[in-house]
This record gives sequence, structure tokens and C-alpha cells, in this order.
Amino acid sequence: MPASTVPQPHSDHLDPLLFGHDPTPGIVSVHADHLGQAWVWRREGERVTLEHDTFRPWLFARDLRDVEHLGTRLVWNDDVAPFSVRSLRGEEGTLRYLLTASDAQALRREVLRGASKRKGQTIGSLRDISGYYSVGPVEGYLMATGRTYFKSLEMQDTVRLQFDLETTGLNPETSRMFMIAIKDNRGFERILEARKASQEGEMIEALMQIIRERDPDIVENHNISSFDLPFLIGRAERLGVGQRGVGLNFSRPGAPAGLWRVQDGGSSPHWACAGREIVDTIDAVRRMNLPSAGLKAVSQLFGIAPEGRVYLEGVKIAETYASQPALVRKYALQDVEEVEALARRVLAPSFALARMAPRPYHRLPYAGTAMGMFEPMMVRAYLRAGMALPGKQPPSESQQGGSVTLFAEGVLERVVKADVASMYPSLIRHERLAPRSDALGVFLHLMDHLTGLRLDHKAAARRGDLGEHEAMQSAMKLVINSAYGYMGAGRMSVFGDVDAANTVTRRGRETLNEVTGALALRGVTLIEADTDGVYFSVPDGWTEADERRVIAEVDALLPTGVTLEFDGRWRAMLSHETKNYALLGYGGELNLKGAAFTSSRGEPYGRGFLEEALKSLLGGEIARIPELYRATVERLQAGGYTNAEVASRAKVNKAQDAYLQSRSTRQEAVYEALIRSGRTWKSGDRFILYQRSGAGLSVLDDPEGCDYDAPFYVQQLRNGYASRLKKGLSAEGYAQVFAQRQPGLFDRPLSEVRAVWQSVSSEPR
DNA sequence: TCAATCCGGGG
DNA sequence: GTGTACGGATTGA
Repeated sequence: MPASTVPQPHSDHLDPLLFGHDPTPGIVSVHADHLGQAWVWRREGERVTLEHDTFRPWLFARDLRDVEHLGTRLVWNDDVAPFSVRSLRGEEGTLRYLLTASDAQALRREVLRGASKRKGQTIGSLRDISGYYSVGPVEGYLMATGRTYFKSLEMQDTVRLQFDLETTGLNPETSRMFMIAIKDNRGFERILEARKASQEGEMIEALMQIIRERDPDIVENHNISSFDLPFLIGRAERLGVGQRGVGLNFSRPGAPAGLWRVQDGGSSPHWACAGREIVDTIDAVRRMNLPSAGLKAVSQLFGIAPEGRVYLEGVKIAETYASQPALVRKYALQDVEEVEALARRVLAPSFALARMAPRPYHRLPYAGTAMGMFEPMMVRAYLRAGMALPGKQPPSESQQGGSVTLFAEGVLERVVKADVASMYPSLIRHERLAPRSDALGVFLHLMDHLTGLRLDHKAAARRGDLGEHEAMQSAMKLVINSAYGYMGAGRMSVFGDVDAANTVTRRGRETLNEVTGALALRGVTLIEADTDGVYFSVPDGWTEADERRVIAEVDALLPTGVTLEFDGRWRAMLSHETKNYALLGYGGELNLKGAAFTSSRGEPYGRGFLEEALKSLLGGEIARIPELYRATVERLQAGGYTNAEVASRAKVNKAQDAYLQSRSTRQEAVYEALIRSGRTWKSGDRFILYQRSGAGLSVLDDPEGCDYDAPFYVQQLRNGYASRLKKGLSAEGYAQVFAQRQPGLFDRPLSEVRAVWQSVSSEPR
């Protein structure tokens, strides 16, 4: 293990509001319970030690009426009594009492008992009443102590283990595991196999044994929370593997054993155990809004797919294993190798955030940045300062958003994009816009220090030593960018202030108006402005230097701390409607934005046509489009496409009986097609569907055949694809380009059809 | 137009 | 029960 080369700020210099006030280094996991016991695992080199700690569970309250019934059992300013209270600095109406207890569950029960009596109905959760703020035990411990994970540790200092299941299917009720690939970042690699079904239980035991021996701090995989763990647990239950009453024990010794589900409500499940952090690379990847969040796709995108990567289709893996086991072993091992590399890259920001936010690492990849990180840091500061949390927010007007204005539609050339760098954070910092309720000024303190530190890390990353610095700066960016959303979250957030958030957006709109106004005065044609950026077209003959000069001129007019930046240039743009456009780069690359151009289930034939047609339209070769269109129509009619090329994919998430139940109230085309095709299905099945001649929407049985409904697809080509070019042509030009017949003698020559644009008079929305 | 709901991804 | 609300696209009132 290479020694840490990243100069981290010395512990003494860590800002306490940002990193918590306790500099304890090396924490890799924390478990805590409602009785105020905490288990803290700390790593020093290759050694991990477990420390027991205690803390006093706490709860902010607006008043004491719900605990009045405790009488003398509630003691003032005492830290050992079963129930106690201390008052915090703050006015009436704020959460100015800190209730503490030796047993958090007992305290909660008593509060709920009092509240139920007061309200005359059973209150089952503190969430159902106002006037309280509480968190879970681990968060409570971290906030109270000022500790955070990973201080003075880098990701590679921790022991990270990856495991990946290979199974005969997706459902543990009907499928089984036949292979588990395991590796860690200390050089361990292992393939476990269960050729026979009878060996599956032993294979699970072997996995658990390896986890105990390799003793990782962190367990990683791609989609581990929705696939590998539920599947593993499902199989262990069926096979009777695992400890009685505990199930599979992922926890480290010396603390409660087990593996449990966290966060049941609605969203996808996540998992925790004591002493190790279970993290899912898919959570981090989803946050990046890539076209696909799949492991293989993302690995290729990031260039981390190993040399000679084996690709196997999911459904074929089990059958391939029967004939070529070595190939599947290689495949499975490459999976965990890829996950390890991916985790290093995409989980680094969460790892860095764990040093700041009073939350366990495993929560951060899927926690919202505002409620999940910003708020806990603010509450920690108030708890530390003995300050009351704000009470109910005053009613305020509804929240206003950024402005989106379409100035021009159609085809424009020489397109430039300029944007205001980090507009909302800049306005917040330079105009000191903060929640009124933040008496301690923590909000702006965090914004200032995060921004300052981020610039340091960015500079360090640019100097060449990437890795940690890049992770740090992008982690900080996440938190900085969540600040505005946090203020605007209204009643949801303790420090929410819709009026302050509205001031930010209003100043944003004013800034954008200043930018568009100043640009227009400099002779450019505005196309679209959206929140913090603007597309415009520059006059013929302008060079890139001219483009940058005009942006610099406008930038100079803006207030200090607010910067307009050059963000890109393109040969031409088809502006379709707000947030829907196509860009053609100077290198010929096409970039599509918005649902109008990137409809998720676009059929291959139509997608191909649209891309070619757009390239011709934007590249000044309109005369090629009629040819392309007619050729596509003729090919459709002549059966020149296969069924597969006109088909689209569909996934069903309702089980068959579930659909049959809801069918009378709501029919859904895909399920109706399955019923018509005489198919049975279960939840999660995927089908490829197409319009079959004379049969309507049908399941694709014969991909190479061509019994598709040609008139339907010709119609769709016209209405669903060709129509996307409408704004770029005159009505006459459009009719001519997409004529159903060959041009006649008296038609105007196609070479005279020009791309057009027109300005749009629309009110800013 | 807006808010409920669906969905990803895994073999 | 080791927190609450993941976020973008789609759908339907």
C-alpha cells in the first residue's frame, strides 16, 4: 500500500462546522443503538480496532407539553437520568428544548404517548407531528460527538471487498446461484462454484467464511442492494443457511450480528450491518445521469473495461457455464474487477463527503445532497452550540423557478453557448442570501468554506495529483449545488426558507436577463435561455475569438462574483422547443437534447432516419433529405427492414395476475398485446414488441421476418420522426422535402429549399 | 399543467 | 427501525 501522498489539511485545521468538531482519525464504521451504545471501528494501517463508546440519545422539541405526563421522571440538566431536558438558546416557537434519555425508544414512546393524548388520536411516528427533530442512532452519535468517517484515510487505505453472483435467473424463488466471484483491494481473488444444486449452501458458507477472513471495511458491487443481497438472502433462507434468528451475518464480531434492510419506505432497499459499509456503485452511477447505468456500459464509457473483456448476455450465462465454464469464470472475475475500478472512481465523492457529513458512508451514495448532507451538517452545528432549531416556517408565497425563454426556433448557424458559472451558489455567497432562521450563520459559513476549499482541491487536482483532490472537489460541488434546493425545500427542511430561495431565483432571472440583453446589444441572435445559460447565434464571419470576446464583454458588466463563461460552440442548431434541440458540431457530431429527439423507445429504423436527416438539415444538405425519406418509406413498404428493426423493447413490471386485476380499470397496451399473443409473463420480464400486419401490437417472435404493419410504420416515420424537422423548414419547404411522390416538372427545385428560423415572441416562463 | 407513478439494474 | 424523500421520464386527472 503506497503511503498517503495527498496533503490533507492537518486535523487541527479542519473547519469544525464542515468536518465536525472531533478530529478522531481512521473511523471506518460506526454502529449505535437506542440505548446510547456505540461501536466504532478504526483503522490504522492494516489493523482495525473496535472501541465501545456511549452517548446520550437526543431529540429537539418545541415545547414540553407532550412529556408533561412524565412529571418528576423528567429531570432538568441531567445526563444520566432516564429522561432529561435542557433548554437551548432560542425564542418561543423554535425547537428550544433538547430532550435526552438513556433509552431513545422509551423517550420516543413517551413523546408519542403524550402527543396521542393531546391530539386525541394515536400518533405512531414523530414524523406525523410538528415540533420535533430527531435522527437515527448512528446519525445521533455522529452529530453529538462531531465525529465523521475516514478522517486521514484515503479510499485505498480501507479494505474493500467485491463479490458478484452468477445465477440461473433473476428470481431467487425459481433460480439458483452457481458461481460467486470475489476479490478485494489487497490482492485477493477467488471463484466459488456450485456445479450441482446441492453445493449451493456450501458455497454461501464459503462466501461468509471469506468475508470473515478478509475482514473488509467496505463491501461493494453494482446493484448489490437490489440484486445480489436479496438473491443471496433469498437462497440462504430457502436452503436454511445462516445463523438462527440472524440470517447471514455480515457484521464484524463484537457487535450485534446480522445483515438488515434499511430505508423501507418506497424507495429501493439498502442494507447495513455492524462494522462494515455496504455500498452500491449503481447509486453513484445513477446520480451521473448517463445514458445507461449498467456496469458494462459505464465501464466502457469510463475506459475501465479490462483488456479482452468477456461479454455474455444475461440469459445465456447459465447455459454458457455448462459448456464453457472457464469462460464464465473469466467473465465473473472481470465483473468484480470492473466493479472495484468503478467504485474507486464513482464512490470517491461519497467517500470524501463522509469525512464531512455526520452520516455513515453507506448512506451517502444514495442520500439526497440537500436533506441528506447539508441539513445534518447544519443541525450538528446547532446541537454543538446549544442553539434551538427553527420552528415552523412562516407561510410564504409559492416557489418560483428559473426562467426558460425560447427566442428563436428553426435552424441557426454558428451557435455558441455561454453560462453563468455556478449561478445560484455565486448569488447566494455574493449577495449573502441565507435562510432567515439560521441565527448562527452556518449556511453561509458552509458555503464560503466549501467554495474556498473546493477551489484549493481543484487547483491541486489540476496540478496533476488527481485522485483524492478530484473526489474532494466534486464532493464539495455536490453539497454547494444542493444549498439552493435545500432552502427551497420548504416545510421539508428545518432551515428551509422559500422567500430566500425565491430571492435567489429572482436574482438568477435578473442576471440571465442582463446577459441576454447585453448579448443582444452586441449583434448576436438569441436562441434559448434556460436558468443559467444561453444559446445564441453569431453573425457570419465571426471567429471563435470574437465569440469569446463578446462573452468577456458581457461578463464584465455582471456583479463581482458572478461570472459568464464560454461553454461551447457548434456549426448549427435546430431549435425545436424549449429544452428540445439538435446540435451539429464542427467535427460533424450530432447532439440531441430533449424528449422530442431522444424518445426512449425509439425504433432503430426511425432513429437512424432522424439522425441522418438532422445531419443533412444542419449541414446544409437539405437536398439529400427527400431521397433519404423516400428510400426509407420504400424500404418499409417493400419489407426491406426486419421486424427487429421496427420493434421496440418493453419491460413488464406487473405480474400477470396483478394486471388481470387492474385490467378492468386501466388497460395497458403492452399487457393487452401479451394477452393477445397468448403469452404468460411474470414481473420483470422483457419483451420486444412490434406492430404486426393485421394483428396490432404483438410480441416479436421472428426478428428476421418482415410481417410488420408497413402502413403503420410509414405513418409513424412521418408523424413521429420527419415532423421533428418542421421548425427548420418553411411550410412549403417541408411539404416539398417530405412529398410522397417524385418531384414533378413544375415543382421548385429542391436545391432552392433553405433551412429557416424565426424569432419567437414568448413570455419568459 | 401538474402531481402521482413508474422505473432503473441485476442473471 | 441503525431515518424521513433517489431522480428523471412518463402518465393520467
